[in-house]
Amino acid sequence: MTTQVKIDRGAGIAVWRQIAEWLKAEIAAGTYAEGARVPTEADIAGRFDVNRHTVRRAIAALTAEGILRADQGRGTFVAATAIDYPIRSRTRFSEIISGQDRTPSGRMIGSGTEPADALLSEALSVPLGTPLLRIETLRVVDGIPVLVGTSWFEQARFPGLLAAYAETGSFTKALSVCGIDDYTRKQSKVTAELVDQEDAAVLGLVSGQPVLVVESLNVDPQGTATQYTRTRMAADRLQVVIEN
Amino acid sequence: MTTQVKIDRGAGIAVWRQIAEWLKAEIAAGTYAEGARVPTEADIAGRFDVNRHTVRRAIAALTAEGILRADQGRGTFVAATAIDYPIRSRTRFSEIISGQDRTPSGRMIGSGTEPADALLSEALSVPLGTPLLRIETLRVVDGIPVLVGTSWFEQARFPGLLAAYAETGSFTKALSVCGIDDYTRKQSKVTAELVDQEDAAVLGLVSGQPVLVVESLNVDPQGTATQYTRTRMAADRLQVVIEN
DNA sequence: GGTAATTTGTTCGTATGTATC
DNA sequence: TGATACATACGAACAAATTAC
Repeated sequence: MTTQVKIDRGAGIAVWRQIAEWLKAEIAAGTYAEGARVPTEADIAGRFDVNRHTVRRAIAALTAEGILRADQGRGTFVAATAIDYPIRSRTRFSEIISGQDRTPSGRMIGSGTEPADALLSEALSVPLGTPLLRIETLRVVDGIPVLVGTSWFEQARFPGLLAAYAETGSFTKALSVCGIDDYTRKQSKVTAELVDQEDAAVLGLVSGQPVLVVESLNVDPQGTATQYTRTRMAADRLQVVIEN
Repeated sequence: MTTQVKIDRGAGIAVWRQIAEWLKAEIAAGTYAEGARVPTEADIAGRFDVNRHTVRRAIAALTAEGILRADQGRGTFVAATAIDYPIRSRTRFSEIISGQDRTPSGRMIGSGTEPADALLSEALSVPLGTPLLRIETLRVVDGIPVLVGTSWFEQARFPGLLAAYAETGSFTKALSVCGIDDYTRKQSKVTAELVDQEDAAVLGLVSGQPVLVVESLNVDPQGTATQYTRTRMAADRLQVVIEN
């Protein structure tokens, strides 16, 4: 059942808006799936017997809303919707993504050692200046980079962690090697920033785009702080979900 | 005890970085409190016998970190830290802010009626096109605007709501007038966007700044959806906190 | 209410140290 | 070793915004 739609001229609603609403409804109804190409501007213009400029205005409005994405020379596509990233006590990237029928992957893009500054020493409950292991990770969903994370660990407490993480690509497994069989997320703080140059390059964003910044603290079953992470997420590809 | 600090030239650490670290430590130690003015560029330059440019670079680094804020003609100040905005099952703006020894206030900045679109009809479990009451709110902390929210309610279900909200400035009280004695937050989705022109004007932000966008659904004690809200928060003034 | 002083912002130029090929 | 590029540091002058008198 395709809805029969006619353009209502002189009804107080601009023609471009009526076309935009129609397209939006079609997408919501599933006629055009995520990533699918919508009809060309000329097609739509012919279907409603309006000028192509009118259709362009409608598409521009939906593009501004983030519903469509127009690629010159290729066509107009239904924009990918942001992937839900629920934050709960047990938050595991790969489980979350797999659970949404997508393919997670990731790799280490850097590591190093640095002394704990004021923020990190308080979060991890270690003295100021304690040597910390820093691991930088890139997480990818269906081949598209979605977030970069920087994690800090007390170096002396986890001797084999870096090697284990480099090999497995999983904090869960790497911590298990170090004798931490489980961990939970104690607190997360979410804020928004403009992407910096380095993250923009890694995530394939242009500068000036917003990123969601999540700073989180993980604790072991005894309640001892083990891992502090600062995650930068491409805001148009991931959204944080809080369930109550 | 003021730490005796000397600049170490040729030690592999840039002078500007040493000055930045010193300033950061002073702030962490409480020498300069939140909102307080730090010494002028000229003062610091004289104290360490370096060029003013070198001090400016240090200050620029801390500004980028969000630790300092420089106002032309006034001075350089320790930046206000973002207010925590914990999202729990029972989330009430005024209680949250009062609990942090700050003064909340707010006012209605607009209202209207509109038919439910696809998103709203699903969220509020009403048929497409159902008339919805829309209320726009500005929330202020200590005199500084921090967020704007747009809330939607099923109009037929809450006849006196708009008048009651306009009078009390509180959804809790207004809903109580309509027979809803309590409500809880079922789900929140957090993403980041660039502020639009309208919100920028209301929040006193310049365009291009990021905002945290929280879309949340409130339900009554029976579990029926009552209120859908889209909140835009100034990212440098509020941060969402998730406790597990 | 006008003016001077104060403070940050901007733009020149110059010199030096450091990393890379 | 040389050539090159880049970051660091200093100096002088002026513009713009704010505050104090």
